[in-house]
Amino acid sequence: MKKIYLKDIAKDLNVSKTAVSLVLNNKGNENKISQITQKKILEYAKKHNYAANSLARGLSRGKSETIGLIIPEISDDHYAKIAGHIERKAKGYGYVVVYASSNKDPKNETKLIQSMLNRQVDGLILASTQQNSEDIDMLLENNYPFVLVDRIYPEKETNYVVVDNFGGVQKATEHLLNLGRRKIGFITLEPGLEAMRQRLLGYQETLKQFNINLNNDLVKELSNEDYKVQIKEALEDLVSSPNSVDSIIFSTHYLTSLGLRELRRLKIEVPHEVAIVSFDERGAFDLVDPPITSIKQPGSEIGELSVDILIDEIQGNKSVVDKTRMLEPFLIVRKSCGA
Amino acid sequence: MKKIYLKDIAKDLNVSKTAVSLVLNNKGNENKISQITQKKILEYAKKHNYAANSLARGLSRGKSETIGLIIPEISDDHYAKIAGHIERKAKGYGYVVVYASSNKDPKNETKLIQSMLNRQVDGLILASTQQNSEDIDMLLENNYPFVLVDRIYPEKETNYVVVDNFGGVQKATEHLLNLGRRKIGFITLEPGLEAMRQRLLGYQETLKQFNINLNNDLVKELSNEDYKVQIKEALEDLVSSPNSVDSIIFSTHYLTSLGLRELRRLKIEVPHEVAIVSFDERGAFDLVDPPITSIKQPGSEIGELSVDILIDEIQGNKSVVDKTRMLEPFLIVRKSCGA
DNA sequence: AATTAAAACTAAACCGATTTAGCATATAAT
DNA sequence: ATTATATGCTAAATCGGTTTAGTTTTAATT
Repeated sequence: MKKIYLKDIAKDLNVSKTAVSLVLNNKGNENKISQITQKKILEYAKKHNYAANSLARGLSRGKSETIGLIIPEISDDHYAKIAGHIERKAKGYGYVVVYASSNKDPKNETKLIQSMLNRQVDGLILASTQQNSEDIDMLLENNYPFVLVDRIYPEKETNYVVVDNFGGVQKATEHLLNLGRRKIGFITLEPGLEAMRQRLLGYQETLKQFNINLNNDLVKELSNEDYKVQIKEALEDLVSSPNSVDSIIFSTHYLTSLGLRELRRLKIEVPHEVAIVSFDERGAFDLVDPPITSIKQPGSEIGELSVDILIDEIQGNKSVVDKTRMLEPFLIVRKSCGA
Repeated sequence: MKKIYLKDIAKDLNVSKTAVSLVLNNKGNENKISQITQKKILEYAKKHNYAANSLARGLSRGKSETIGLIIPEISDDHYAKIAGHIERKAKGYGYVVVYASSNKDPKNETKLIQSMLNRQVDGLILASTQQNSEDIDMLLENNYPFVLVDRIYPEKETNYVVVDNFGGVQKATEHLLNLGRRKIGFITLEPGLEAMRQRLLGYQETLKQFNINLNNDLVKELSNEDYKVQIKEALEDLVSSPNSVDSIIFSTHYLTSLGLRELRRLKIEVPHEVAIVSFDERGAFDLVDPPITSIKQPGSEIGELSVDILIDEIQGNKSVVDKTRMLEPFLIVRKSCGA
């Protein structure tokens, strides 16, 4: 069970380290190592369970076969799902993934990016806080392989995989409108993220298309830090006059959960008095009372595509043509919207 | 923005690489590098944003400041939560974490452990499939730092952090019994995991304590591969005569979700006809209809303790005394048990 | 037999750090 | 003045691989 090194193999077989290295990296043929020697080396390596020290290999090759994943929070359903698909896909390419949570703090993000770079990850998948222009610029300048996931810096040319947030909310809004709801509230987070901007826009534009006057009192933008508290006030305000909404769209799954709890506390009947739709789905939303109509994001596609793009970028294959992808989320109709 | 290396600093400041390395690793004083030189080096490094290549450092020091996390599936609520706490805690110690999902397959697990070892992770946190005695033995023999999380190999002496599965189910069972339920079904997974064994035992022993005859027909052990299908049959069997249970304990959160869906399809009223309790909690269980009484596991403690233990093990501090911990889960009473 | 080409292999540099062992120089002690 | 001790620093080995630029051996060609 003692660890075995390249030089051990070389010594024991009376060949050079070079030969062993070449053969074990499948470069035996192109370097004219005889079949006999190759076989000898391969068998010995297998028998002794040799595996290269990947720090050494990485140092010498200048790559680590590792990709870095920076997300707001791994324990969030949405990112956990994506992380799962990323890992699975990455493993298929022979990469492992290092993850780190930024907790939505740009300073953390900067640190994490630095840390990942020092650790020589070959590329990054970032659900950026979107307040780190400088980091992104730095990555771009250095031609560092990376993909934004769930995020976009509209003014920059980067690879990204996002969902159509505008279109998603549009579907939700249209759905409510078609069900006859006219006073639709919108609870979201402050527009630090382009995703949030798009969701709000989707709501507003759809209302306009239906010739409904926008009423800013129906839109509640909560702060990232304090949304758990603010949502209470926001809801109280929405459900009582003069607003008295007949429906609410929540722009994230956790706002939906919090909101529903609050609506119950306020004894508001869902969907009878207020219909609700959630942007983004959570595991048990079909079991909730009432089952929650949601815009579901294609988590597996998001994860897998981002890895495909990143690996292509790292290996310079240029086989993935389109490195800016917008995926369509879809509406899952359940009871909470009153359908 | 060009990368800067140790030798660059050395050259530019006219000192040796040794001096630079020592100073930057806070070993300047003990190696009698003059304050002047130290200051010079530190300032230069800071100014040029130097950070060591951690592959090189790792290779030379024989450690990577990385810990490996192997779990069944990162996108599972339970493990995602633990993973979050592990990462946060590890970051505090200066470690990053590499995760990989075994999908409950021992062969995968073996491969992943190997891969992690080759990548020179300094230690492992394993939610093992528990069918890998050999891997565990190998780790033990090599004195490799690792902690089992949520798992235990009863016959082996390892570090571990688990919850009291027996006690948890005991609480659930007692609760149902105290509410007057007498025909309690138990839906669980095949006993590959000690956790599952303990949960079943907790159920059985509690019934015994209450002088209730055990009826094996009320216990459904589903296979890890096919539980999604099997649970349907299991439930149909439990709710119809001759069994006609008045309550069911589900031994994992996803069995609970699946089970509840099935109970609805069967038009069984919960908790009126059948009360249910879930071992393990899921994000929206309080919102479900009916809100689900659950045994909640202390995810943050599990994650944090396992890191504390692992780091202690890696660094050989011997400051964490007890490296085998059993944490108490607690009952959250909601409507689904009929309370 | 001499030359050339191809086949098989290897020494040594390199990746970017850490660390051991030891060399000057300055200061203090005899 | 000589020796011992401290101070300040560095050359070179090392970690475990990869890779470049050869070298040696064998076979083929003239």
